[in-house]
Amino acid sequence: MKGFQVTLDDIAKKVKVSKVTVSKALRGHPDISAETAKKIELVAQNLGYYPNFMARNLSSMKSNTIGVIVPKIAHFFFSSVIEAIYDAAFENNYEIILTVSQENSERELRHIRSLLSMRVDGLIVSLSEQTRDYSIFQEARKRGVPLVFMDRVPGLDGFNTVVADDCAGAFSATEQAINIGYRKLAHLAGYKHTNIGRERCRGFEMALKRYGVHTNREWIVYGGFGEEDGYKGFMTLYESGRLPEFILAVTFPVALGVYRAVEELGMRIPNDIDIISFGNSGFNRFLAPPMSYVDQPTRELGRKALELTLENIRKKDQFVPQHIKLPTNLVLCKTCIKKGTAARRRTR
Amino acid sequence: MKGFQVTLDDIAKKVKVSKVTVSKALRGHPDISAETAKKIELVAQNLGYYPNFMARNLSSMKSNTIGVIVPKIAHFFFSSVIEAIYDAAFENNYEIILTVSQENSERELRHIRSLLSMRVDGLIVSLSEQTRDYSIFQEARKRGVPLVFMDRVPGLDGFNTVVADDCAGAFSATEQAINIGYRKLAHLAGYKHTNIGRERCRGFEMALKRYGVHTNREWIVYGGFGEEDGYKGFMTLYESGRLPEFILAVTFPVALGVYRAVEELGMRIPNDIDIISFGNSGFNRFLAPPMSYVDQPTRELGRKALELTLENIRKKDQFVPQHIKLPTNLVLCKTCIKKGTAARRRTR
DNA sequence: GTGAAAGCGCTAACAA
DNA sequence: TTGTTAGCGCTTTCAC
Repeated sequence: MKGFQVTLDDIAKKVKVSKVTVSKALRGHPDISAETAKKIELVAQNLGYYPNFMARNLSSMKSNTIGVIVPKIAHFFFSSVIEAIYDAAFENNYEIILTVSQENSERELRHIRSLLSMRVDGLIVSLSEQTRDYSIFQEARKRGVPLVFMDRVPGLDGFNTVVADDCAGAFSATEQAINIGYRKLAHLAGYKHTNIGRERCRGFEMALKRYGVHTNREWIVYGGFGEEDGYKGFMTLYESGRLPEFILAVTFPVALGVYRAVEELGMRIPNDIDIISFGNSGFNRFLAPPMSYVDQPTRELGRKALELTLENIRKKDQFVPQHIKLPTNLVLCKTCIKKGTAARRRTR
Repeated sequence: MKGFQVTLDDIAKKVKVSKVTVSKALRGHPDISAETAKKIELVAQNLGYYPNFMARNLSSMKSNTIGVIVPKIAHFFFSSVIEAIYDAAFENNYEIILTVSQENSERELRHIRSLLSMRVDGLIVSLSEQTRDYSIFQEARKRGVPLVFMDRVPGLDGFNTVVADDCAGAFSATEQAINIGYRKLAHLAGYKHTNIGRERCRGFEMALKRYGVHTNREWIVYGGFGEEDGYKGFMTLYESGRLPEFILAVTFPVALGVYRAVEELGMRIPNDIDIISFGNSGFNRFLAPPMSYVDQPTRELGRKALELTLENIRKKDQFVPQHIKLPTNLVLCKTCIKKGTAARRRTR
């Protein structure tokens, strides 16, 4: 094992300088003369030297590494955000250590402990659905680890957050539905204990109030954020016997669940029931019909979260929590662009 | 900075033992009496002690960490594989350090260097499209770092590989097309310099040969693995004036590109042109029509790759390269289940 | 411009 | 059962 590792000393001996000189030369420290540096680099190359990050980090007390925890990877939203985080980190010469909670708060906790143990320079967190206990984050703060919450943020003061403007996005989608004449609006609202569920629901309700549209308590259906939840949610609406004209789906998977349920019931979108989804997936244009959606700035979320973390690392002492809210954008495709025929029939 | 870190020594002083005792106790070493251990754990907890992995790893010469490099994240195939790798690593108490090449070989190289510098205990690699120079992998081997290639593997001897049975999968899809009566078969084949492109094409050609079906050189269209490539590929076929009856798409995105092109041309799947895709996306059932596909064992690929890496780490000395080929599975939905009407017309 | 000394926090080997 | 001694490979003073 020992023989395999080329160390600074090995190079030092070969060039006949001290290992300090080698260390400096390899990091481009201005102390070292161009000549010596050149010689050292050559030898390092020949020997196949790779700096040992663990040793480097241990002695310099920083890791050049940012820890990330997200609830899921194999989902369009998160994989897209993650990719943006990686790209931004790459540009800034930082390494990412990504972990996945699988929406499980215990697993989340364990991962965060690991990341702290790895002495990451900063932390980007998107909470699991389950998370209720935030003490680990207080702990991280106490230890001086810059922390940025992204998308799934806690209702806590004093932490950085980067989110999309969920409320405004839901508002504009709902507004669109009202503008084209719908008056019976439902919302498959996901979990109300998460910020995204709450905010989107708030946007939905704000629009109703703003336009004086009355809604039915039963038309706000809570559940989860997955396809199955969308399916069940629609079935609940259907079985209640009072179908709305329009549904705002809290996530794209939820909307897919609605598509599935609608198809099974032999109904048609947008004629029998119209819909807009919060978020999309790149596949949207292949849906029948392609769905209108609130576009989430996934890449910007990732990039901003990383940049904010970096900024915090650099100015650790003068920390002031920032709350970044990125705009969403309503994209109209083939749903909710004119009032459905069945709806027309019904409301007449 | 210094004050924030709780070290073994801090605990040792408080409990009035040596730091070695603390170290052992915290790692559950049998040397230490239950009583002392209990005391130590309590104090560690109170002080908010987090082991410093960098220090631990440096002195133990292992990192409990596996480096992974993939070409992409925001793709169904890879995000699904990655998630499986994470799950398997979690179960085995390993950390994953994931990096993304974005299909760029320079970036790939830089990441691998980083991972080696981090002294990962093992490496899982899925090559970028561009990669032609494999010397870094020879280098890794020389340094004794267990290495497993996954899905995108090099044509190199002496390395572990974990792949899906691309050839057999393509064969069975093609066979299906032949069985239901098609004789004009095309293949949008992706890059021929990658193993997956080559193997899938080989399966396609094997089936043709086996059933004595003659194909047209122009009906094997090379390109890339993305949606745009599928779109262009189909347009190429279309413009040639000799449309096939059936297309085997080398990836799901390529198939989507075909769907798009077909729709734009006002044609219909499966009547005017039939198709099977290699791989799917969980979204397939929402396509119009839902596409038949060769199911790739994404989760098994990830899991196997991790397990093989672990096995290699454990038995480093007795290394024998393994080549694992996981079975694929043809899933029939609404395409290529009976001969299309237009096709029938044409071949009569 | 270069290097000696000290130490980062931890673990492994060996003594007591 | 516990502790002593020596590093792991690197960086950071601070002298020369």
